[in-house]
Parts: sequence; C-alpha cells; structure tokens
Amino acid sequence: MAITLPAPREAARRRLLDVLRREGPLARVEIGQHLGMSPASVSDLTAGLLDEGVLVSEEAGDTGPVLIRGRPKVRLSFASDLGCVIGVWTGFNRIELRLVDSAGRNQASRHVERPLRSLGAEDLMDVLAETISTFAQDAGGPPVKAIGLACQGYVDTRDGVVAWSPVLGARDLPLAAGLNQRLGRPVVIENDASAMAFAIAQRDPALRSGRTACLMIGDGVGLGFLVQGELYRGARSGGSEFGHVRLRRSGPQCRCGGRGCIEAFLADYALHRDAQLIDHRPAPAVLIPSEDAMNAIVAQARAGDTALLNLFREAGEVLGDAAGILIQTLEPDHIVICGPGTRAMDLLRPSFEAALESQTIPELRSLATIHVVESSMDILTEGVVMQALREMDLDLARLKAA
Amino acid sequence: MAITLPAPREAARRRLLDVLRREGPLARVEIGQHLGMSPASVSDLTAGLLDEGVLVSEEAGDTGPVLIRGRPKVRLSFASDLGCVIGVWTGFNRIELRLVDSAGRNQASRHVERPLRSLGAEDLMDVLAETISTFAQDAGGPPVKAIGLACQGYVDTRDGVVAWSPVLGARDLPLAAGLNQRLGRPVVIENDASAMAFAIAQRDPALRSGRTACLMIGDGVGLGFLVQGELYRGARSGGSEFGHVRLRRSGPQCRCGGRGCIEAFLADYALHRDAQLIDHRPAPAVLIPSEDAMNAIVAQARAGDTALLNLFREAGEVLGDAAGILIQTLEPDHIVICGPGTRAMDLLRPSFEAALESQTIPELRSLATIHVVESSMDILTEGVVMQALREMDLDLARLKAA
DNA sequence: GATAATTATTTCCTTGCTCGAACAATAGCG
DNA sequence: CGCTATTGTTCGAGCAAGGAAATAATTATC
Repeated sequence: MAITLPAPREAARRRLLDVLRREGPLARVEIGQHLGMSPASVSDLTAGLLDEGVLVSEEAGDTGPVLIRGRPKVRLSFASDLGCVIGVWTGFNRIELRLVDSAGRNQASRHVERPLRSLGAEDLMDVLAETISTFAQDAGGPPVKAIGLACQGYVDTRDGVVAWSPVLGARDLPLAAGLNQRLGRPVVIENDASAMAFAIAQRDPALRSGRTACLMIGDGVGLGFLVQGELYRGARSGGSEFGHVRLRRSGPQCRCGGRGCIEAFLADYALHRDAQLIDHRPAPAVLIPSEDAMNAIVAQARAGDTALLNLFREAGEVLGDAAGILIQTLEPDHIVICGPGTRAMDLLRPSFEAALESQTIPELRSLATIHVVESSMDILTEGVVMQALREMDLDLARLKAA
Repeated sequence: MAITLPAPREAARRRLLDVLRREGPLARVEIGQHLGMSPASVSDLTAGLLDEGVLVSEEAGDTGPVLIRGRPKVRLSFASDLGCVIGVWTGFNRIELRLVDSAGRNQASRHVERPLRSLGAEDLMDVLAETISTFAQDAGGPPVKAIGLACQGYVDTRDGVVAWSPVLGARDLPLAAGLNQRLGRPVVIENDASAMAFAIAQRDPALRSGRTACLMIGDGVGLGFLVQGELYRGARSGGSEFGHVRLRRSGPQCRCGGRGCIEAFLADYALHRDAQLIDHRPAPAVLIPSEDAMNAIVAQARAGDTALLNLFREAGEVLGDAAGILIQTLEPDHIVICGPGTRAMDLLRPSFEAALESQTIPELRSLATIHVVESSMDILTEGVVMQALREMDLDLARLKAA
C-alpha cells in the first residue's frame, strides 16, 4: 500500500505543494510559471494529487465576474478534509499555540502562561501534551494530523531530540518521541530561531534566494541560516547556537553558565536585569520580563535616561559585532534582525552600525542587505507549522485516510 | 561545433571525471561503485568520453599476471595528450608554481622569491604572467591548457575578480581576465584558504562528507568551508574573510588596518613582529618572515622563553575562540587546522583547547572532530589546480584540439 | 446570436537518462 | 573441456519532462 514514488517525482511534488501553500490557490499554468515547468508536466503531477484527494479543483463560479476573455483558470487548492496541524512554541514561561489547516491558513491560536523550566523531563512532556490536546479540543474543527514544536536550544531535528536547552533545563531530551507517544501524532521539532527564519522567508521571496542569516532577538538570541530558502543543517541536523558565542571575555552572566555571550547583552532577560541593576534594585526573580516591563525600559531610555541609553548602546555594539562575524564568515546576501528585541532598534541602531562598519570589509559588508523585521513570537508557530506541513507533504494521502 | 550536453548528463560527467582523477585509473565497474550507478550507465557515459579522446583504455597487458578469474578489468584513464594545467599561489613575497597533467599527476614545481605588494595592478599582472610563462617554457612537456591561481583576500571566483586583498594591495582587480589576456589561456582564481581546504579534502574521504571548516594559518589566517566536499560559496561566490574577524577589541595591529583580528595574533608576520617587540628590537622591515626565522622563534619558545610562550599561549587562545565561533555558528563535522602555522601546534594546543572548551556547548563541540594537518603552502597549488581541472572538465575535448 | 479571439488544459509524441536482463568476453579451476 | 566468476556491452523498458497541436471554455465584438 505504501506507494514509493521515484526521487525526482517526489522532489517535484514537494516543490509543487510548497508553492501552492505559499501562494495560495493557483491554476496549473501559474504553477508552471512559478516552478519553471511546462503546463504539461504540471498537469501530469496534479493529476496524481487530485486523484489521491490531496488537491481539489476550485469551483468554477466562486471567483465572481471574469474580466479577461479566454478559458477561465481553474485554481487548485488543498482539499479541505486533509486535517490540521498544530504549531507550538515553548518559551521560558509561555506556550504559544496555533492551529492551521493543510493549506497553511490559520484557524485558531492561543497562548498559555506556564513556566516550564522547573519541570523534569517526563512532567515537561506531560504538560506540553496536555496543553496541546486541550487546545486541539477547544479549537474543534478538523482532526489534527501532526504537531510542529519550536523551542530554544540546540535541537536535533532529524532525530527529534533537544540536545541542549538551558531554558527547558534539558539535555538529550527525546521530545518528539515523547510527544508522539502521548499524542499519537507525528511531531516535528525545530530550533525557534530557525523556525522564525523559515517563516519570515516564506513571506519575502528575496530572502529565499541566496544566503540569509536571520538573527532573532527575544527571550534569547538565536540564528537561523537559510541557503536558497532551505534551512542550513549542521552535523546533527540542528541549527547553530550562535547566541552563545562569547564576544566579551569578561562580560555579563549568561543563563548558559558562561559570560559575555551575545545573548547576555541582547536578550530581554539580560536587558531587564541590567536595567534593574542600574537602579540598584535587586536582580529580578522572574527571568523573563513581561512585554510591558520591556516597553517601560525602552520608553525610559527614549526619554533620555543616560544609563539605560548606555545599556542599549553596548547591546547595539554587540549586535553589530555579531552581524559582522556572520558577514565575514558566511558572506550572506541578507542579514535579518527580527524578534521582539527589534522594539528597541532605534536605540540599538547607531552603535550597531558603527560596530558593523568598524569590523567588516566594505566589499563584503556591502553585499549584505540588512533587514529589520519587527516580529513577535507568534510568527514562530507559523514557521514550525510550515516545517511540519512540509514533512507531511509526502504522506498527505495516507494521513487523510488515518 | 559547441556540443551542449543536457544538464544531468553534464553533472554525471563531472562526477565521473572527479572520481577518476581522485582515485586514479578505474575499471567501469569500479566507477559504478564509486558513483552508485549501474555499469550500463557508466559504459554509456564513458563511451562518449572515449570517443572524444578524453579518456583512454589501459593496455591489456600492463597489469602483469591476473590473479582473479573472470573477464579482466579494463581500467580507464585520462588521455596523455590532453595537456597540462599550471597551479599558482601568490604569497606576499613568494610565488609557488606547479605543473600538473590532466589526470592530476604532478610534473614540475618551482617557487620564486618575488615581492608583489609594491606593484600596481598592471605591473602585478605583467609579473605574474611572465613568471608563469617562463615556468611553462622551462618545464617543457605538453602544452598548458589552463591556469589556476590561489591568492589571499576576498576573491570572486565566478567573475575572476580579486575584490579585496591587503597583500596584493588590490581592490576589484580583474585578475583572471588580465592573466587570460596576457597568457591566452583560461584562468581560474580562488581564495588560498579555500584552495587548501579543497586540496586537503581530496586526500581524506572523511572530510568530503558533512561540513568541514578548514582554518589555514600561515602568512595570514583564512577559512575554507566545505559542505559535502564542495566549497561553500557566499553572495559573491567567494569564501569568507574569517581571518579578519575582530576577536579582541583593542588587540594588535592587523595588516588590514584594523585591530585585534584573528590573524593579527596567529599569522607568521604577527608572531614574528611581536617576538621582535618582546626583545625590544625595532619592528622588522620584512613583513613576511622566512621559514627559518619562524622556526627559530618556535625553538626559542620550546626552550622555555616565557615571554614567547606567553605569545603562543595568547595565539592559541585566539585560535580556540575562532574554532569555537565556527562550531557555534556552522555546527561542523570537522574542524581542520592546517598551514605552516601548525608547526607550533604543540605550543598553541593547551590554550587552544582551554579556550575552545570554555566557550562551546559540549553537545556541539563533541560533534566536531578536530584535525591538525601539517601542510606547507605548496599543497595550495594542488588545490587550485584541482579547481582549474574541474572547470576544464566540460571542455576537455575542445581544449585538447586547441 | 454567430464568430473571432484568447487562454487553459490535455493528448500525444519525442528526447534523454538510467537501469535490469540477457549476452559476450575472458580467465582460473578442476 | 566444461564450469564458474567477473567484466563489459547491448537492448529494451520505465520514467520524467518538454513541445506541438488539438481541444475546451470562455468573452469580446460585430
């Protein structure tokens, strides 16, 4: 029963479903233009997918009055009965959830305040599984076919293992298998910065060509690196732990245990902590400050608080150094700075640009376009859902039946 | 006359010639095993190449008595009349040359002492062209079909332009075109660290799988990064300028104009200069010290000179930091440390390992195998020759006629 | 309302790559 | 002198992909 498709066919199928999910319902000719294939080949491919019930032809009448003459386009879209996918992001004390149908359309979302760190491995997985299934039940709708989960730390995507995560307090945690066991659905896990990089690149075609290094600033600092729109995978199929590169030998404390890591200057918890220290207040108990608390710090700095301005100046400098390292190492076409940390980009920018300029070769620096993408963490779930959907693509017909 | 091969055929041809050059004469079945193709397909491919005169069948008798039964293997090899390729490396005050036949066998080599920095663009290219053609004449033998040149700096391989090189004192120098014009032969240029990485990986199959970051220490410090045996290419098809990543904000002067770059601690010129300064001698006039001078410094340190030991300790620390950044950014399977600078590896190693350990996550660090490959600069010409040969592979038949 | 124009899709055919199966060639071995 | 092991060749099938032309489905225009 398991129909094994030949490799080229399979790759073509993937590309087709990718473009259809990204660009919405498309006619066969349009798919052909996107993929650089002849309409004949597209017809051939789509025939199989229509046959399997993965795709459906759009009803003729629902596009309203047609203004061009000629035979009207028949757009193809994902079948509505393919089921849904849940995307999850686990922060330090928050879980973001999102339900998406197989075409990539958002159906429901929620976020839950819940500290995860103190839990052991089994409890952690229990809590996650329960949160996810509650969300699925509340959302109702079509059955959930797969789960994608983004989390901080060094994630082995292929084997579904969180190899290292200071936030989850985990080492070699077989998270995908554990959740799969509890939920009875396939689970894909991914580093959160990689997921965000992927999601952002889905929205901007320019970022899908060439090499894109995506620095996410938020609870921590992470890097997602894309080559021709695909996530770069290292030796253990994870992303990098760029946030824990040590840039100042005797810098502030990082939650990884080291000192002077990039994120020890830029992450929300670091900025919040150092802001408290400036005011001679005790270091805060909550490691992850609220959005309001962060906004307050930024506002105070914008009002002219010199000590805080200094803090952001130094953070910007570290960001510039980090971007400089990426430029001199990876020779990227695009540098994207994203995540909640971009809320203070106006404060970071002067020192960021100065640092970047002082340590990169102009010939290399000028190749890389700097993009600042203001993005909250909920886009993350979008990214990891995309990943899960792509993983499913080859099994859609089978999953439909299940 | 220009026979355009379809893309898959072309790729298959490349792979076949690659493996034949690397593994020496091979029978069709053996090629099939290396490439994972059926003998039938290999026969089909080689038929064309034999027809064009690119390959020849080995004479039957010259393997001596056959000890296995069955139809004897007929090994295929590159035709001997395909001509040669010259590989060149330009150092600060030295030019290395090497003549190689199309099968990759070394035929002659030479090195010339010649400072290149003070020359202008035109003079530089004149000198190089003259040196190359003199070498070709002296070496005699089959006609030279192409030239591969490795040089320091940021090299755009696709367009053949040296975008930036403090050693050559060049900016946007169209070196490949200039030499092509003077020599009438196709010229391929490459960053020297990339060329060395490629050459080293040709010798060790392990380095051709997964991701290999190759740090070359010598006149300067460079990085060659390989993914599945192929050189990583950035936005402008060059490698990186990793040697000019600034690791210490107020470190020693670098020849790029900045301060605290990786190579300002590790390159021969930097170690030599700082050794002179320790002895309160004036900074040396010659920027690139001789091999003897470097050996003397190393010997003096090994004898217990504390100031020099300190110098190497600090250099090792920077090397560890550099490797740490690579590990946390690229998640490589292999880190190779190579080049003349490995002569002092015993002095660098303790602080190298301490620094590496103190700033990398164990889960990531343990993935990467550290290789120290003692290699002088002449292996470089090998690497760039390989590149040039590969560039030629599609035109071999045409070049044979020319 | 008939006809022309236009666009989408399908059908059919060709090309090119790869592989499996059958077959030829060759040499050791009993 | 068969038998067997191994290599290499030939031929045909299968498959992907593209192009030409036929077909289908509309709308604009007269």
